[in-house]
Amino acid sequence: MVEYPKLDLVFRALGDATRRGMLKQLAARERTVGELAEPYRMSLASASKHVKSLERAGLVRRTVRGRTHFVRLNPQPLAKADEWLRDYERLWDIRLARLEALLRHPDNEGSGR
Amino acid sequence: MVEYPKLDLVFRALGDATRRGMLKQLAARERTVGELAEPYRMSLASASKHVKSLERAGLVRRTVRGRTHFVRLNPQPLAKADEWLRDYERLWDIRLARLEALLRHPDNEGSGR
DNA sequence: TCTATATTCATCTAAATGGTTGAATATCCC
DNA sequence: GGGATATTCAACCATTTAGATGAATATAGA
Repeated sequence: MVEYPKLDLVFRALGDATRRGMLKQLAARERTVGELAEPYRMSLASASKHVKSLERAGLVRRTVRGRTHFVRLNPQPLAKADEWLRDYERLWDIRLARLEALLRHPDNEGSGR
Repeated sequence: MVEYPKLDLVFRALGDATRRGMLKQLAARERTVGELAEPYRMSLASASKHVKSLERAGLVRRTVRGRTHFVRLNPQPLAKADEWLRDYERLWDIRLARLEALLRHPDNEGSGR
């Protein structure tokens, strides 16, 4: 149950539908910034900022070829985020299991608040 | 691959170490707002706001007994977040599997940039 | 009833976020 | 070189966020 360094950036990056949409696009294949921006009713500059915040979170990598910037997914930080969530799932499972036991045998469980 | 309604709120709530810390506390057992606030060098009012944002995201539930507010974890939205991440993992696996295949048999894969 | 306790509410401030527009940069191609 | 294309940069604005403080609310308990 470690605290990961860039988890703030990763989760905040995921907290926006535009950026999640971009990740969805990138899940299929590499895209240019222009392609990523295309589905959204917003200026290219704004979309470009979203890409940058995905990049800062480490969720995507960029390769510049000529005037075109190619963006591809970097799954590692998302795996970290998932790992964090999984840690908690484990704890909830324990909690739920204990609750279940309590419901089945109400007598042999101590205290509680 | 659905888009979930409150995913924005959930991910943004997770994007803050204080709130993640509170969830960590709550993973063990129910806590009062005061207990949740205690570990942090910040006013109770500020901590209370963090609790509220966890509540708005649906990540915790609150029960008021007398003057004390008891807060407990609500795992469902976190499960949703995890589900979202898992969808992507699936896609990355496919992507990685294809890349692997490509590396093994460079000839029989079309196009790709 | 009076006082202490638990918590929120209201207001304020500073910084971050998400968007805009217009200019700058770099590349491609005729 | 010069125009079109791809993208970022800079400045600006509105909204949200994270914090603080002081007052308000409600309950507990002597």
